[in-house]
Amino acid sequence: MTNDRPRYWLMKSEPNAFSFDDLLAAKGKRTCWDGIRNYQARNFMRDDMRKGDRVLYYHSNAKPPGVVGLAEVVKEAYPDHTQFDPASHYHDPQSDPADPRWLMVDIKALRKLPRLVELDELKSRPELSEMAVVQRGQRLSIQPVTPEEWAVVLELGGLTAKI
DNA sequence: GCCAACGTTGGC
DNA sequence: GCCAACGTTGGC
Repeated sequence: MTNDRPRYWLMKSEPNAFSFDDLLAAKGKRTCWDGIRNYQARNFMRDDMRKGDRVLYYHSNAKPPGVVGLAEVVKEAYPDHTQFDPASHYHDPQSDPADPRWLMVDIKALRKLPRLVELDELKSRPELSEMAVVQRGQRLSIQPVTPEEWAVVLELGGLTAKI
């Protein structure tokens, strides 16, 4: 059977909130990806993200913004606990505990790229012109990536071996 | 810090 | 169901 769901992703994080180095320093080099409050991003996690999928870890609101490392999905979508925590910035009083509105996945760091692939560099590559992250006004924090795009970004990042 | 682009909300 | 107002994202 064909199965054309995406297997590669780009996930944005602001490095002053949670950087790739923070992920590397985390216990087991893994973390839960809480705080996603966008339906399209949630649906990607719920419907398409599977264990073993690979992730480009992108630093947004950074100087410069760009892809800094690689990660993998280690736990598939499950309820994001922060939506029920009144003290959390991500609290959502409208979410029903019996039917949680917001989900998260767990990801684990694979490795840092030998060199940062800056947004400007992504934009300069014709092969990457369809990537969501280079589109003007694209704010989606979880985006599918094609195998071809994945390979190009890794090469730009200084990795020769296939990951 | 600015602001364009976008998603969400809520009045009607 | 339209759409103006609002809040957020994220590059610059």
